[in-house]
Formats: sequence, structure tokens, C-alpha cells
Amino acid sequence: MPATIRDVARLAGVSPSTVSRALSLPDVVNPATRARVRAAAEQLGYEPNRAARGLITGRTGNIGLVVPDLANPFFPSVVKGVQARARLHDVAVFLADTDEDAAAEAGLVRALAKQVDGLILCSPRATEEELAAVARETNVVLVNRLVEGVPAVTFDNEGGMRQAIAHLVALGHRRIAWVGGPKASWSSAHRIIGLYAAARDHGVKLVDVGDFAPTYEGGMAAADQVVATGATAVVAYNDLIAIGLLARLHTRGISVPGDLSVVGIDGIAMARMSRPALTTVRLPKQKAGEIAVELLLAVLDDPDPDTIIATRGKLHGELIVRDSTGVAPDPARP
Amino acid sequence: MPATIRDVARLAGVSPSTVSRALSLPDVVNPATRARVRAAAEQLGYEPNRAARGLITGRTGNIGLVVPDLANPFFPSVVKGVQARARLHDVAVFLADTDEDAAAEAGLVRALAKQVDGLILCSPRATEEELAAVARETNVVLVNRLVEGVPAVTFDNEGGMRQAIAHLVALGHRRIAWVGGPKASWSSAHRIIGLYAAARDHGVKLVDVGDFAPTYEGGMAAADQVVATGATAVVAYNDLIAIGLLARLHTRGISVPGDLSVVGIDGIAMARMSRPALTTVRLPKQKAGEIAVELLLAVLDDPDPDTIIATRGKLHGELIVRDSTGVAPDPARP
DNA sequence: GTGAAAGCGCTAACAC
DNA sequence: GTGTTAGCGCTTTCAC
Repeated sequence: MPATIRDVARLAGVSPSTVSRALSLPDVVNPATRARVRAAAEQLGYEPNRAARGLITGRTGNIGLVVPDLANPFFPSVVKGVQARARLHDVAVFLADTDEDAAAEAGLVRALAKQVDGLILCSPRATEEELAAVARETNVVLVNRLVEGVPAVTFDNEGGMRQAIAHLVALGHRRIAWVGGPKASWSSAHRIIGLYAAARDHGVKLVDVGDFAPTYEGGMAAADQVVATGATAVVAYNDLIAIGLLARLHTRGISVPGDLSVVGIDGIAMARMSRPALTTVRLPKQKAGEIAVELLLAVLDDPDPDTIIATRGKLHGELIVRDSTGVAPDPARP
Repeated sequence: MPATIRDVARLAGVSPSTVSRALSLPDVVNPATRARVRAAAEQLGYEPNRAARGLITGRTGNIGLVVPDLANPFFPSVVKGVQARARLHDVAVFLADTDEDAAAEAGLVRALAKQVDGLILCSPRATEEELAAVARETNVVLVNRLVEGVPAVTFDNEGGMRQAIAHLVALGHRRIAWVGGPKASWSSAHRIIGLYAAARDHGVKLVDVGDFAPTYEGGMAAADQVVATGATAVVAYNDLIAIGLLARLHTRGISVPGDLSVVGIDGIAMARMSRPALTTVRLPKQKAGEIAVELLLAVLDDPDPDTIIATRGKLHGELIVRDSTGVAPDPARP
């Protein structure tokens, strides 16, 4: 049975309102009283009941975080960032994993929306309309997704692809394969834009082998088609696909980077651990989570549309060169 | 501005209490009234405010989940399981990542405890006393940890190690190295117990190379010492260490499984993707999360100590044989 | 600077 | 079967 504000008030010999003030607006009460109240609160181990406070202030001190799939190592990083930053602000985080199920997502969002001050949404698959609708009903920050009028923190997907292509071109590659991810995803679209722009600028040939699941298995499935293109290098939609490529290429006796160079995107921990270690564009995932929290809190304090538009983050990726692109292409190959 | 119970009451032409009853105890109100109330609620998009309800019922419909580090792939799996099962019961999940910081953990737990019905704790590092203290103040379910009188879902660590050793012995190994994890961890202690028991039973020699960080780097650091033991096989505290071993062994030109067989534990996704693919004992991590939720909910409904003791889960691991133990040891090696 | 009173949205007694 | 009343723990007028 936790102590209530009345217990503290009784012990300190003051009224509940004074306790409330002493704790949340310290400078408005007499220092002596404040000290007495503090001591009483301490002694009783008193912590204000957030639900009760929220009922009256309209602020719960909680935020919600929705991710599509925690099994994809991309998202735990984001969650960790959100978590860490939220704790700094003494805000608690509700987490929901939608299991890539757009329908479940809608329900979860509705349920969560009632008990939080705002929502951070990683929703690669939801439609713009759905997201805009949610944003109308509650405070929302989007991660790696841009929707008109909704604050968001995004990655510089185009820039990431440019770095990848520039790196491969510098190594001498002239024919580069692309293994796509989920077609509907926002980041996929933007990665492709950057990819083609870079290929055009460098005057190199891009061969699209199609869209695959953004998983290890997806990469395994894509590998043979990549080989068939005759490309000397391949860029994958994400690291998981790239690592799947590596595995299947090894099985087929194709040397990486000897016969084929491989580049991923995301910079998940696993990329360091693959064989050969994977060259990738590291996206600051945890940072994205942290910024999303700051953004959300800023919007809560000032829901002015101008603020919202001004507070968009665009995070740049960093090319990490590892062994999977270590060698120039064999000029004997077509 | 979301609809309140009074809005629904007004629209349906009944009192707020009737609305409340119609929604939570449907069979106690007249079917006709119930239908009217339901329609009104629907029309207004009414969802009861959980905070307000919790204030009076004493139940928030929320649970808290504390994990030490989301960057360790073990924990996202547990979180996913908790998440999925909680959603089934219409319970929301607060997530806290303590960043392996025991001090932060205490604070987080206190803060969370106020706004949840119960806590699921993955706290490999907290002391028994700390955990017992938390359990006295709030409803707690422990994961992969056993403390007197506290409901818990654990893995059969001993059994897992027995399977690993039996597998290696069957392949002909007689001298097996052990790379330990964090000394203070509960599962480490139990893995060691199973390990030595199995070694004794099979009459094989175990060589302990010491304790290492439960990470890829930890495995890299341990590899050379493993080689120096002259063992033909090595069991690691977890998959991350095992994968680190694989990497360093490859660098040194030591063939796995040709020269040395490697076994991990946990069964993280990455284990399939290593080269060679890692033989491991797969622990049902997601299942553990699911069961933890069921356990917690059961305890909430019936905080009787007998129930608590009866409701302990012990989950068995499953040996997954992959290439890292594919071949019998070379008899030429000592 | 502090206390009394009202009320956030909801449910649980208690009447009827 | 339904309405009225009271109150969960807290903050916030409004007096003083």
C-alpha cells in the first residue's frame, strides 16, 4: 500500500495542496515548509501516482513506441535510443511490436493513444493516409518515414546509397547489381532514388534483380540471380539481405570480394561478424530513437505547426568499409 | 478531446454507471439498453480512460518489463514474446532497458512499479536480496533467474549443457574447453553445474579458460586461450561468444570443425548465419516471455503463495546441430 | 504562503 | 435493471 499525498501531508503537518506544490512548484512555498514536506515524503517513500496526476493535468508522462518487428536487429537499436532518452526526461515508454501486421497496428495505436502523451511510430508499411489520421488524433513522431505535416526523424537514404556507389565505383566496379527490399517501404523507395542518381552521375550500369524479403533468407534467395547478372558488385537493401547473399555465394564457391563485392545498409552489429565482414552504410539508429523522443517532447510543449515543421531530423549514414569490398574487381570478368 | 463516459451516457439516454456496466459487466444490464449504449460508444469512438479506471479498481492493465540490454539479441526475443502475449490479454507493456546498470535498474523498477500491476524482470546481475525486496513491494515474475518465493520462468541450463556435452562426446571429443560468461550471472552458475556434471558422467576432461564478456569481442578474446588448452572442442557461455571464437579461430587459420568444434548456447538468429553455422542449444526465449506474462497474470488474479510456487516454468533447450561440430576430432591431436 | 473545495474519468456501493 | 452518491490520488482555482 503505497503512501498517498495525504499521508505525507499529515506527517508534515500541512495540507495536501502544499505537499503538491512543494514537490512540483518548489519556489512557491516557504523553504522551511518545503524542507519539512520533502523530509516527510522521503521518509514515507512517497512517489506521486502518475495516473491520478495525469487525470487532472492531461499529461501522463508516458510515450508509446510502435515497431514492426523486434526480431529485425534494426529496431532494438531504435528502441534502445528511445528508452535511454525517455528515461533522462523521466518519461516511461510503452512498447508495441506489431509483428508486421498493419491491421494489428491500427488497433494497437488506438489503444496506446489513450494512455500516452504521444507516439513514436516506426511504420514502414502503413499508408500515408493512415499515419496522417493517427497524427490528427494524437501527437506523433515518425521514424524513417516522411508524411506531410507530421514531425519525423529520417535517415538520409539517398546519401547512403551515393556513398555506397561512390565506394564501389572508386574500386573500379562498372556493373552493379541491386537487391531490393519490400517494395511498399518508404526507405526502399528513397534508397532506389539515391541509387539511380548515383549510378547516373558515375556513369555505371545498375542491374535490378528484384525485390526480396529483408531477411537472411531473402539474401540467400537473391544470390543466384545476382551472380547471373554478371555484375562485379552488389548493393543490398539492408545488411540482413547482404549477409544472406554472403552465405549463398560462399556455398556456390564464389569469392567475396574476389569475384563479387557486397555492400549492405543499416550497420547492424551482425555486419561486423559476418565472413567476410560486411561493408555497409551505418545508420545512426539509436540516435534516431533519441532524437525522436526530443522531437516528441518538443511538440508536446508547443504543438504549433511551425515548430513541427522546423523540427525534422535527417540523419546521415556513414560508410563503413570492411572486407566484403576489399579488392578491385577482376578485369577478366565481363 | 476524446469522448468520456458521460458523453456516451447522454447520447444513450442512461446514467454513466449504466454505461460502465454495459461495457464491463454486459450480462447485468438489459440487452436493449446494452445495445443502445454500445451503439453510442461506437458512434463516439469511446474508449474508457484506463488511468481513471485504474485509480478506482487498483488495476492499471499495464505491466512492466525490465531487460538489461536490448543490444544482446537474447532479449528482443523475450520482449517479443511478452509483447505478443500481453496484447492477447489487452495489457500494455512498459519497457525499460537498464543498460546493464544495476543502480539505474533499482530506480527504474521503483518508478515503473507505481504504474503497473506487475513486473517481469530479466535481471541477471541484481542480487537475490534486491529482487526479493522488489517482489515484496510489487508483483514480480523473474525470467531466467530463481529467487526463493518469487514466481519465475527459467531455462533448463543444466540440461542444455548436458546435451552439448553429450553431443561432443558422441563425436569423440575427450578434452573440452569452457569459455565462461559473467561470473555473477545466475545462468552462468547453472550452466557450469550442468557442464561439470555431464563431464563427470561421461568421464571427459573439462578445461575452464576463464570468464569473458558475453559478446563477440569476448569470444575473440577467449579464442587463443582455448587453442592453448589443446582441447578438441569448446563450449561457450552463449552464442555471441561462440561466434567471436569462430572469427578469431578463422583468423588464426584454425579450422572449425576440422581442428576444433564449437558449441554455443541461446540459439539466437545469428547462430544460423555464422560461418560455419553454429551448433547451439536453442532456448525458447520468446516462449519464456509468453509464459512470464501468463504467470504474472495468474499471480495477479490469485496472489496466494501456493499458486506462486506452483506456477514456475522451467523451459527446456533444444540442441541444434550445425556445421561447427560437424566432424569427429582428429585423433592425431593430443 | 497556505488551506479548502472542486473535479479530472471512472467504478462500486447503495438505494430504488 | 438502473440511477445516485461517493471517492480513487492528485492538482488547481479561489479564498484567506
